[in-house]
Amino acid sequence: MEERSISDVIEAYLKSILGDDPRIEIRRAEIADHFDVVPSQINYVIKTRFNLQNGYLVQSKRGGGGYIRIERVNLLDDDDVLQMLIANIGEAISEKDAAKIIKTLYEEKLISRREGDLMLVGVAKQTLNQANKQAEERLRARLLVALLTRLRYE
Amino acid sequence: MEERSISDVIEAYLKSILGDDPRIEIRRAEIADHFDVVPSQINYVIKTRFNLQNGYLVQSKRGGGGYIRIERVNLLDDDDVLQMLIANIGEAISEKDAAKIIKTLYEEKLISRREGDLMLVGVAKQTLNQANKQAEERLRARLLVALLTRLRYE
DNA sequence: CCTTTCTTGACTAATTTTGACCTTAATCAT
DNA sequence: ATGATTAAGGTCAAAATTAGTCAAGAAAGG
Repeated sequence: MEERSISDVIEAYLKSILGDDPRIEIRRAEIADHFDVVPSQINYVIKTRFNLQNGYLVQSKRGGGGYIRIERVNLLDDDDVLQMLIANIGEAISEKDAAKIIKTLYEEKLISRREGDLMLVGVAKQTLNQANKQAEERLRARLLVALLTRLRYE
Repeated sequence: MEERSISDVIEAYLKSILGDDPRIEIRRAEIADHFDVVPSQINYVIKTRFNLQNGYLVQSKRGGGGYIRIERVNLLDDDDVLQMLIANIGEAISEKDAAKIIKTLYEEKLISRREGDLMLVGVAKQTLNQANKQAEERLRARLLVALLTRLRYE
């Protein structure tokens, strides 16, 4: 691997300390200091190289004892199915169509009955309770996409 | 649990002495002294980590013989607590408080890990994506109440 | 060139730590 | 009994400690 930029070096470093651990926790300032870069460069590296598409989940906390946690996740085998479903949802979706998708998830055994029921409650018109139909359908789409995205990994 | 800050350490300590006991009584000054922090830090730890949303009930008494009593509440054989939790959510709730509740549901085994993860995704700020904070917190409250209500009646 | 990626830094946000000041309850002296 | 003293715990906000965002400028690739 040829490291052209310091970002590449930092990426390689983080991956090396990840090693066999499923997750690591770093202090942003410490890493930045170690490579003599500004702290926000760490955010850049994480944003461009440790996102879900690349199989990583990142969480962080500010304040005293703050940290950035990087976790490697396994993307599922049927990731394609989920990505297709997500692509099909688009910007807005009706309650009926959402229910169809949830039903598909259940039939494909991607979710349990109970998970499906909870999702149905979540996307219900009454729950979202938006001012107009358009807002409601957009919100429902965001919610559904977020849920499907979460299903993409274990 | 990784203890990064002294607050985390105190949290872990209190949970460890809680052990199997349903409740403990501590003297604030004593704990503060033990960890060499100011007494009000104990209040901070309790406020942020031992509230109802976290599955704890706290009572205290001032003056001579004063104490702070921390009690773990049981969601399983106490439908009242679930009701209290729902009532506590009210009209609006922050993402952090919602997350605490969901975590409690998981710890009390009312929901599975995956169900909890999906719920967390649903109530996330990014998912709801409302115009202003108030709208966001109201929507989140409706969503969470709908989900909890569903759990109550299944 | 032109576009994309990287680097920097000023400004912002979240969380923890600390301390000054307040309230409540028990005990003691009269 | 009553008022003073002592012994808890409570509140709140400032200061300290982390991390996040965003946009401008620099560098690298095509």
